[in-house]
Amino acid sequence: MELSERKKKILKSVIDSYIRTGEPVGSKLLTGTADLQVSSATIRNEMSELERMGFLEQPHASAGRVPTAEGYRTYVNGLMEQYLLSLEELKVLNEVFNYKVSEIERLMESASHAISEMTNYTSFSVIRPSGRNAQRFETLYIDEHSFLLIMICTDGSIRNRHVKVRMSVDPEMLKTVADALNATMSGVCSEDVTLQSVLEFEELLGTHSGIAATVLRVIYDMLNSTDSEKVHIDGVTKLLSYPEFSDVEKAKDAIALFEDRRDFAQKIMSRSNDEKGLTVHFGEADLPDAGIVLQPIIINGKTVGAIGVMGPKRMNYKKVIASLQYFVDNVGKQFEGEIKNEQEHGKKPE
Amino acid sequence: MELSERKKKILKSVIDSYIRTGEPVGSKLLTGTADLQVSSATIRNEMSELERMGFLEQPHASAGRVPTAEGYRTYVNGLMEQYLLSLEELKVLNEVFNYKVSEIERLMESASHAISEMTNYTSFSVIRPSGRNAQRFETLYIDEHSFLLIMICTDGSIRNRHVKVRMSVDPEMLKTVADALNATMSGVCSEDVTLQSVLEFEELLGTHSGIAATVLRVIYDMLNSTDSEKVHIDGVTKLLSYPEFSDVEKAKDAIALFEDRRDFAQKIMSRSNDEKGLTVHFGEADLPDAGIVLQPIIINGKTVGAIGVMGPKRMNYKKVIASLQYFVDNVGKQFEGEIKNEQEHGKKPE
DNA sequence: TTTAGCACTTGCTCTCTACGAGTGCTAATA
DNA sequence: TATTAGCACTCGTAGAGAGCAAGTGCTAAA
Repeated sequence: MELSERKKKILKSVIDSYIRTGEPVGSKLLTGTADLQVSSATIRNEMSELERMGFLEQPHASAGRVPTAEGYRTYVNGLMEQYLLSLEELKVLNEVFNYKVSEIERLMESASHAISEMTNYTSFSVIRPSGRNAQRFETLYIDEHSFLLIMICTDGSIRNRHVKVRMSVDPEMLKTVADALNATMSGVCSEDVTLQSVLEFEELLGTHSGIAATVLRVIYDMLNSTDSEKVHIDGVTKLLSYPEFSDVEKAKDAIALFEDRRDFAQKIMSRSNDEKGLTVHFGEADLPDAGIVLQPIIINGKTVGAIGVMGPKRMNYKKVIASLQYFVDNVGKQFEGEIKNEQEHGKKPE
Repeated sequence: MELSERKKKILKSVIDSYIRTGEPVGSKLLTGTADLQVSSATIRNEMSELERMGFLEQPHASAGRVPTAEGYRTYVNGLMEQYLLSLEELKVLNEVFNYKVSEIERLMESASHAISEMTNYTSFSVIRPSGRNAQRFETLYIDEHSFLLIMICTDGSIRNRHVKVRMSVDPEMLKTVADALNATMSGVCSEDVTLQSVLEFEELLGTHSGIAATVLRVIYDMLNSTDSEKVHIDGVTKLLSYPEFSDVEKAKDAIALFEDRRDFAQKIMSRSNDEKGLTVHFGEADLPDAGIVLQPIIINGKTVGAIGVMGPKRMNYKKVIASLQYFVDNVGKQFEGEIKNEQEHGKKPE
């Protein structure tokens, strides 16, 4: 069922207008618009057909039309024109990159903040947790009663804890601890820790075995510390400015999505994992009036996280998509083959 | 202006009832209550006087009475009876402690979650950032192209970054780097880094000076990384269930408080720093309908953070205060002189 | 195929009324 | 003198009805 040019024009106009005003769009309103040189009656007929085809719907009999999810989808997939970020907007987005932050986490947080401000919707970023198998352990002497226990994981990520103990420690003893750990615990994940490995570890410590329990406890904690998804959310209250959420119940539903961050992250990641590019979701997740634009962040072929925007279903997709795309393009440039641009990074701190 | 026993009783009954129902309390409603063996007319007279004294007010002429901030204050400061946590509730709170987490941060997060669930209000925890003067630096070899750069701060806190470089590194070279850093950068905070120290540092690196820029950049980042307050917030949506926030604008104001976490943390800490114990705030911070109960967490004499509850001004202070107090008492037991209970900690991971 | 015209539907806003809750005051009572 | 019953009064709320505006679908003419 291909749409005629005129139907496309009308659908686009309806959605553009609805996005702008939030009011159902009537036939009369469109007569003035754009290059539609037909009367309201004609438009009415077309709209009625668009309704029959599932692109539009009426909130009630005597109201104008409102896009359906299907309508939005076709709009996003081709009807809408491209949004050109203004110089102002580019400046804001570039600032995120200029203030060179080394970690992608921070970078995404700033971007998310900037995008939320720019678009006036809620924006979020999620960083996927990395695996948690210990590969190697190191210890570092801090002072007589404390040391740093460092765990290097198989995926290259690093975790550490500052361990405080009553007995006194010294660098040499700590070396023994690290060696013993590496001999017995390397490669384990939380479930792999067996009684045997524990006993072996204690044995290897020899005279220092008094510290074993504390160390084991810390390691257990580190392995288990569900190095959870890192979630940042920006501009939640912005949602509440839109009439879609002016009912507290609706507002509650929307905000509840962000309430449990871990849960939210998992939802987001499960939608991002298989995707290579930007996706748009209309009225999902018990939020019939919300839309979500989701952009996975892929670095060196791995999906490391996602950044996205949530707004009313009638949000300004053009602008949101343009912003997210601009961000992800540049994040790619900055992080792909991270090691290469050491020189560039190497500016003096001012 | 001392309150007569009967006035106290009436004030208490009014507030109890208002907290329970959220409805303005009329004189008739109280006749049945408690040990008030007087007619509604008498109560009416008393209430009218309580209003004149500033403890009660009327939303409008023909409505019942509602407590003022002053009314709540006297209520909290003595009128209300103590709340006894139920076995159920104690169990929930104890679970927080039983699942021994080493870091206070996590502990407070769990507690905040538990308290939010128990009370059905929003609960939050804030951990104060620690100072950020570098005291000592360490490096740790990870692999040929990366190492861990560790910064030990004057207050004993530790920060580190995983640094990736293009050139190849080895443990010995990293030792040189650490030594050079310690010689030139020890004791600095972000503003202290001078051109001179940078030059000195580069000189000390000798043949390895190629790495200087990267290292400096990371250190600059670490020093500046506003190791911000760690904020956890739980149950924001719960607020929206109360009629006080059924208006979206009010809801927005309430939620906005939590929007900028750093800002929120600072507000909270500025209210907690000088306090030794629990404080209650009624209708502050542009939130005329909200109440906040704040409990600073003090360990070894230092205010390390705070935990609190925000609810409608007519929240169940008894219960909230009891829960917070129970938590803080036990946190004290667990963390005061942390090092002492090494044995106790030393249970085997199961 | 398009358009003008018109009857019809529906939600919204305004006004009016009735009602109920609660008060303050007055006069009677213990 | 403190308390109470009684009553007029105030005010907010809920509901009914009227009028209005927006927008539709249908019909008949261009």
